Amino acid sequence: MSGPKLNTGPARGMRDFLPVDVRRRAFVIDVVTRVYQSYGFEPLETPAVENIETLLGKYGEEGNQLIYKILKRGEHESTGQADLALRYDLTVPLARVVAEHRAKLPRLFRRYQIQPVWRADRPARGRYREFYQCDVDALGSTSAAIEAELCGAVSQVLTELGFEDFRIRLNHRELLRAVLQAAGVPEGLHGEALIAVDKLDKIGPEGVTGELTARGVAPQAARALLGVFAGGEAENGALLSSLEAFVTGGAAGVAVPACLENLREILALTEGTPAAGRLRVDPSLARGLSYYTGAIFEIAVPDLAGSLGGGGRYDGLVGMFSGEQVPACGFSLGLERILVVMGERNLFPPALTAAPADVMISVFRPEDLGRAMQSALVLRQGGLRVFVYPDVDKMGKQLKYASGCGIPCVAILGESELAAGTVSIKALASGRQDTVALADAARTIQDFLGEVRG
RNA sequence: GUGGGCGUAGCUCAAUGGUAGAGCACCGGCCUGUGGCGCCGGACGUUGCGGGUUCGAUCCCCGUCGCCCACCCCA
Repeated sequence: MSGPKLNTGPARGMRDFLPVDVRRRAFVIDVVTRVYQSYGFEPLETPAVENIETLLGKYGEEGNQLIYKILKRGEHESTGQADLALRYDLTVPLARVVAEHRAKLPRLFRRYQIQPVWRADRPARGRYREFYQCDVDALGSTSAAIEAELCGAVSQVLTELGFEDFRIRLNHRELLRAVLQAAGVPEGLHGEALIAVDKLDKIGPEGVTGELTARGVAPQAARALLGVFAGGEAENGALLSSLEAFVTGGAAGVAVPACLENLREILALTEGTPAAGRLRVDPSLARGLSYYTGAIFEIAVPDLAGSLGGGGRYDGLVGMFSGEQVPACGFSLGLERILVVMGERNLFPPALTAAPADVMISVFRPEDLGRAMQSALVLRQGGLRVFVYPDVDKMGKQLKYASGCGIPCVAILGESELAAGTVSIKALASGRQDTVALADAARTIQDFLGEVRG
């Protein structure tokens, strides 16, 4: 038995899910699924592995580097070339599916998808290399009603899970472009400028100015940008008005940019959804994925540095596969981010840590095990979760085992019970014990369970 | 990728330049059909891995791997 000790931990950034973990995950997934379905979203699943060219070039430079690539197999492995990759998110595979199966899908396709994705990122708190995303996406419409319903659906999920303090940060890719342009930041420096501006709450206005000029932004443009982004806690309407003044140069009679109209409409429409009051226009929100074309979102809670989820409109992605432009918008919730915060805030129902079974059957002679299994069947047909103790240990040890795993009742099949066709039911918490006919045992156990659970 | 911290029994952690202990958990007994409490006893480690200094390293030094925190980024 003794050999070299192998590292028994999972690979870096990966996790084993023990029973208590799986129960918690299933609890959250159940809520997410139920809410998404209630908004008319249909289920979809796609393969873990995609052809590598499906994924490359969709996420921006950083995303490209974080894709897990799969080497060619067999004699081609030595070439070091990769032809497959693990999916990096659920959005690009969705776009591929829609491009492939367009004719079979409804014109206004709404789907949800809860599956793992893989990123070769550095693990941290709430960040793993394999993690689950809970995506909802709606294709085929450019209406702001889509954005509003998506915000409503994720808000309802979070509210039902017990979150009361989340905010949805809202911005728009076109607005971002217009602001940078109006500030005089050249197109090529937009990415650099956004990284700097994003640090505003950490390093302050002076720090951002320094960072901007260090990245090549002219001092005048840097000052102009700060004027926009340092707006503080302005209310959504006022913020949009000042942004409008900035991007139009304050000139009267200039047409209101479509992106601002779009944001105003989204804000108005969400007032009739569970997302009411949750949205905050945030001109500094950028988001890393390059496929976004319109509104972008990110969900924030105070006690988590990262986000609980994010999303946005990507009207060009399906067209990258099929050539046919199909407008689309989606939102993604990060399952493990939700679990981390729920764990810290004790938002899980206590019953989730419950025992593996309602009752454990005890016997004391090897020849009685067959009768124990028959009795278990009777109890299972009575709706109970039944665990048959497989060994013939002393009663004390068996009771201790049941007690230790939190199994609330023990059904004792000793010599006298077997002879009489009865079973003794003991409730461990109270110590109460009744001997009843096997046919009545399930009901007795249910009664005992009822007392324990109040 | 940058900076800092930590790797000792199944778990949580002590300790010392002279080859390691406690609590919990586990097993057995007190108690041969009744658990939790108590008492008694038992088993348990190549001190992450490799190398160096040393008469001798778990401790000091170097490397390596793994984990944690901060920055960065995101779900």
